[in-house]
Amino acid sequence: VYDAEAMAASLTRANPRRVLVLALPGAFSLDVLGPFEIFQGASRLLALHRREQSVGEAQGAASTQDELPYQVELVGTRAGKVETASDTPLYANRGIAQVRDPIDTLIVAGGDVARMMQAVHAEPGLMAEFKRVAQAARRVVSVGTGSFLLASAGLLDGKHADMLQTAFPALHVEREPIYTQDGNIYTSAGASTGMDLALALVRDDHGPELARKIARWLVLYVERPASQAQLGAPLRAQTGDQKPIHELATFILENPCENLSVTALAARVGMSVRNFARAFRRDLGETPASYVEATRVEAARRQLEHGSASMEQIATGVGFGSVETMRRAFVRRTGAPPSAVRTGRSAPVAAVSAAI
DNA sequence: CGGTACCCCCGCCACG
DNA sequence: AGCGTGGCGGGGGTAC
Repeated sequence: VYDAEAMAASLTRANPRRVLVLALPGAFSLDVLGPFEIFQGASRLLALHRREQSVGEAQGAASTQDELPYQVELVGTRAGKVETASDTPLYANRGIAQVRDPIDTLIVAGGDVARMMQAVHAEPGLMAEFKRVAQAARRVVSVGTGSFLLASAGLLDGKHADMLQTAFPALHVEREPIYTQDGNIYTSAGASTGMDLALALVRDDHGPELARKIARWLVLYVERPASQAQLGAPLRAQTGDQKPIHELATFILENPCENLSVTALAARVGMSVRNFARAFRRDLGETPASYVEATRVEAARRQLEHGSASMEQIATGVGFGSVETMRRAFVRRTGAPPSAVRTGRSAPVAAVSAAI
C-alpha cells in the first residue's frame, strides 16, 4: 500500500495540482497535518491507480485533468520553523512571500487566533503577500479559525467572494469558545473538520470513490455532511436523498458480521436490488459488495492490531465465511496477508509521512 | 490447487 | 421526449 516510488513519481509528474497549507505561528498542528495527509493520500492512490492502468494498457494513455495528483507543501510566514499551538514545531518549505508559481489550492490552517494575527501584523507586507497568493489560487480554503485570516484580509465578503470556497460553517463559529477553553475538544474537532474539508475537495476534484478510499485508508470512518454543506454546487446536488444509503453505510460499518448481501441490503432500505445497486454506487462511489468487503477487511485489520483473537474468531466476527476467504480479501486489498499485520511487517495504514 | 456453483455488476429495455 | 425505476441476461469473478 505504501509505495515511496509511486509517490515520488507522482510528485515529479508535470503540472500537479499544487496545494499550499499555510501554517502561521500558533496554528493547530492537526489543522495543518489533517488536510496535508488527505491530499498526500490522494496523490498516492492516484499514482497506484495510474500504475495499475498502465500495466494493462500500452503507454500513451491520455492523462486527463481528473487524474492530476497533488503536490502538497507547507508554507509559513517565512521558510523554516513554525511554532504551533501545541509546541510541536513544523517546518515550512518557504514563506508566503516566496510563492510566485501558480497555486491550485491554498489552505489556511486554524489555530490560536491572537497568536496568528499577532504574527501577521508583526511582519509588514505579509498580509498583502497573503492576499496576492490567495487571489491567484484556484480556490482558497480555511480550516477552523483560519477563516479569521481570510476575513481580516477582506477575502470573505469582497467581489472576489465567488472565487473562494471557504469552509465557514456556522456550526464551527459557534464552537469557537470551546476550542479555546477545552484543549481536548478543539484538537479533535479541528483535526476532523480539516480532514473532512480536504476530503470534500478531493471529492470535487476526483470523485467520491477516491475520497472514500482515502477516508478508509486514514481510518476516518464517519463522513460529516456538515463540511459538505458549504462546498461546491456539484457536491450539494448529490446530497439530496442520500440519507437512507448513508445510514445503511454506517450500519454496515457497525455490523460487518450481519448478512450484507446485496439482496439483504436492498431489502433493508426497501429498494429493488437493481435500483439499490445504482443508488449505492451513485452516492458512495463504490459497489455494495466492494464496500462491504473493504469494511470487513478494515475491521479485521483493526482487530489484528489490537487484540489477541484468533484468525478464526476474527474472520467470522467480521463476517467472512472462512479464514481463507478473509486471507484472500486481505491480500487483494492491502497487498499482504493478515498474518503480516501481527508480525508488524505490513504498511502502517494511518502513518504520517509529511516529508516532501 | 482446480472445478463448479454461486453472486455480483452492469448494460439493456420496458414501464409509469 | 425526459426521468426514475425494476426486471432480465450474461459474463466475469469469487467462495466453497
